[in-house]
Order: sequence, then C-alpha cells, then structure tokens
Amino acid sequence: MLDIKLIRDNSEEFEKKLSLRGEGISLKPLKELDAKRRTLLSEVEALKAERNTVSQEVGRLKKEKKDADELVDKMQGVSARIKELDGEVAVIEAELEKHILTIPNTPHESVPVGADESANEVARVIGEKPSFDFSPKEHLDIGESLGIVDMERAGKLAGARFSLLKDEGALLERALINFMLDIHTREHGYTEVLPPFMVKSDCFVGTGQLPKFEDDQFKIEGWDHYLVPTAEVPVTNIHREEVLREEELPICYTAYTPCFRKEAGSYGKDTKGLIRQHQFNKVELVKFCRPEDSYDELEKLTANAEEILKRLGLHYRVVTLCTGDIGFSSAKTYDLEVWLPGQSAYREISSCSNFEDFQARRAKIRYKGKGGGKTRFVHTLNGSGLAAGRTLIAILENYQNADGSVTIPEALRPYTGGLEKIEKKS
RNA sequence: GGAGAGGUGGCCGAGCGGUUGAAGGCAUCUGCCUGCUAAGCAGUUGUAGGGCUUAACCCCUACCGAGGGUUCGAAUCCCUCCCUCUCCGCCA
Repeated sequence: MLDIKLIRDNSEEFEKKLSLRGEGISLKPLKELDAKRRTLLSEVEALKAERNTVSQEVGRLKKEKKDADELVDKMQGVSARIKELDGEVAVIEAELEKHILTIPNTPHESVPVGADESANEVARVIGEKPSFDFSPKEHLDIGESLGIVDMERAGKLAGARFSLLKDEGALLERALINFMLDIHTREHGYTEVLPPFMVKSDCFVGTGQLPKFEDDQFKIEGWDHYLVPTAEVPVTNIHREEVLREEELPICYTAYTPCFRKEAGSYGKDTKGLIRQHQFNKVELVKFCRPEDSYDELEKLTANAEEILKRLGLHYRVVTLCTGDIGFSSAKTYDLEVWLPGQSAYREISSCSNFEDFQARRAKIRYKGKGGGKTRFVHTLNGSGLAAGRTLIAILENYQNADGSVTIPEALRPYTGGLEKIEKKS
C-alpha cells in the first residue's frame, strides 16, 4: 500500500513510477476520494466537538437540577447529522481502502525499465552447464523410470498438477528441505518457524495477495481462511500490527511450508512434469529490517538462497526483473534460475524481493527507534531458499547418468542416510 | 461440542452512564536532592486521523478485544462476533 499522504502531494511522480509497470494507473480517483474524505471529516469532527461540550453542559445542568431540555433537543438533531456524516465517511473510506489496496508498489530506481520479461537483465551467471555424453532426459522420464515419481496415481488422488513421490523421491525431497533449513538456521542466522498452513484473509491483504489475486488462492469453504500460497504470507504476518524495537532488527525467519496455488491463468503452461503444481514444498526466507538497510539485506538474502544452489553444485543465473515483470507488492526482485539440461532451459527456482514498506503499511508492521524516536514502518523482504520441488527436478536432470540412475550431490548425503545414487530397481 | 470466568495504557490493576485518555501501583525518561548507591521530591512518557504548519508548539476527533445498538452523553447498559483461561467431552 502506498502512502496516501505522499500521493496527495506527489501524485504525478507516483503515476510516473507506476506507469513503468506498464499499467496505466491513474491516481486521480484516489486523490478525489481523499479530498472528499477530509472535507467530510472536518465537518463531522466540528459537530462532534460541539456535541461533546454541550453534553458536558447538559450533565452539569442536570446535576444542578436545572432544565436542559432545549439543549438535549438541539443535540438530538446534531447527533442525527453526525450519524449521517459518519455513514458517508465510512463509505468514502471503504472506497478509498478498496482502491488503494489494488495499486501496486512503485519499482525501485535500480530496476531495469521494460514492459515484459524480455527486458529482464542477467545480473550474473554462476557455474557452467554440465556436459553429457548422452542425451539428457527430462526429470519426469527419469523419475518415472526410477519409480520415484508416480503421476498416474497422483492424478487418481488429486487430479492434474499434483504429484506423488515415492521411495527415494520422497526421501530426496525431505532431505532437501532439511538441508536448506539447516544451512539457513545454522550458517545464515535465520530463526526457523513452522507456521499454520492456512491463515486468515487479513494476512493475505497484509502481504498483497488480496484483494487483487483472490482467484489464485484456495479458500477454505465456510471459513475466513485460505491455504498459504507461500510461507511469505504467514511468516510476514507474524508481526502484523506490532511495533518492533530497532535493536531487534533485522529479524530473519526461515520456514518450510507446502504452498498451494490455483495457477489460474497458466492453463497449458508446464502441463507435464513437476514444474508447476497446485501443491509444492518450499523453504522461505523472510526479513524485517530498517528502511536504510533493506537493499543490503536484499543482496544478503539473495546470496543466502544462492548458497543452496552452490552447495548442490547446480548451475544457475541471477536475473534482475524489469519494471514490467516484478510482482505486485515488490519494489525490486531477483529471480534465481537454475539450469535444467533435460529441458535445456533456465527455470525459476527462487524469487527474492524487497517490498520496502509496501507490505508493512498494509500489515501495520512498525518499529520504534533507539532514541525513543517516532515509530516508522519496517521494510520487509522475502525469497525462496529454495523451492524444494524444483530443486529435486534440477538434481534429477543435472545428476542423471547414462544408465538412468541419478547421483545424489555430496552435500545432501548426510540427509539421505548416506545414499549416493538412486538406481532403477530390478 | 457443553458449562463457567475473563479481555482496560509498556506491565499489574481500579472504574459510578456525565471535568476518565482513563484512579492507584510498577516501569520509563527528565529535573531537584544526596559524598556514592538506595531512598525521597517534582514532572514526564500511547496510537491513529484531521486542522494549523517549513518544523516544533498548539487545537480538534477517535481509540478501554472487534463490530453494531440505546442515549444529549457509553470503558460503564443491550446485541453479535473474536480471543484467552478453567472444568467436562472428543481426539493425533
């Protein structure tokens, strides 16, 4: 959520920044509603002030056993008018709220300008594409022939875009989650949390998934709850409506959760394999920090996510998303794209963003300065560290052998009970 | 799911329909005082919105779990909801 006070005085600047996203967003209706609201407020507040003083006078007169009927009569009218105006203010404020919640964040000045992903910039490339003396297969072929992925039965259980991992497949996914969590907690200083996997709608408004992206979410019928599409939602909202102390910042959490997404609007995309699922596992990184630190923290958080890929020996690149491609709530985003030899393509495996105070303003997450200074909004950040399902895909495709077996990356072996290779059962 | 108790400021805790934004205590910060510490004395300390405004000061409005209602006036009365605690039931 943008700051209405800033918009009031700098609406052209805001419109210009928002236009970089490629959507023509006019702030005029917002400004009009704001002006209307303030006009009404000053009227109704003046009436309330009058009512307060007169009511005290009534109290005084009654105590002295004097007649106050005339004042009471008069105030009946005033109160009625106040009620009317309060109603109008409530309507305006609801509209204002509804409107401002659908306006995306403004991109940071360092974000490349462009309309779509073709304008994204590759910030760096790490490692090299592995070479094979055979034609590398796609992860689904590998997984099914090893008997560790069963898409047919997954379909029976839950339909398209769900998967069933078996045997070493299930083990590998579980190992990856633990591996990631251990590195982030033990080496990167994050505190592990295990949040609810379904949370109330307020949380979704707080991080920006609602009201605009309702169609992407799984709602629990008869409840105010939705299944989490990412741990970002519950974890960022841990501190919703709180005032933190400057000394405790930055606060860094890591969390494993399954993620549930309808994937509306992606029909026909990534229909085969495990790339795009309604449910997948992810380890997330979330930070709350001081505004002046947030861009440093974004670099650190991205590096923390990259470290997982490095330890697993996976080749990847870091992409700076352009103004037309960053998410609704984000001011700046780096995507990590891992190389998948079976598909001969880079695929997103992590997305690391600085939301500045956009989410903090929605979720009312503030902090108080050391010197007892005024409370300010924190900056929030998050990134995948990493998406476990896609990491599994990357391992299958990058560590496949000519005989159809898959070697387990060395860093992961403490987590697979020493298992070094997944081989076809006879 | 059933029965009961309760939700008030940073914390504890009073609270009568009318100078209660809120007693009292603790804590905070600032002075004063004391050889130091402790104690003591005086004062200070919430959030949000709006007006004024460079800013500060100041003024107004709202906030006693949330939302409605009654009333000239609600922390106080009524209704609905949420949450916490205790007991019973059920359960991994």
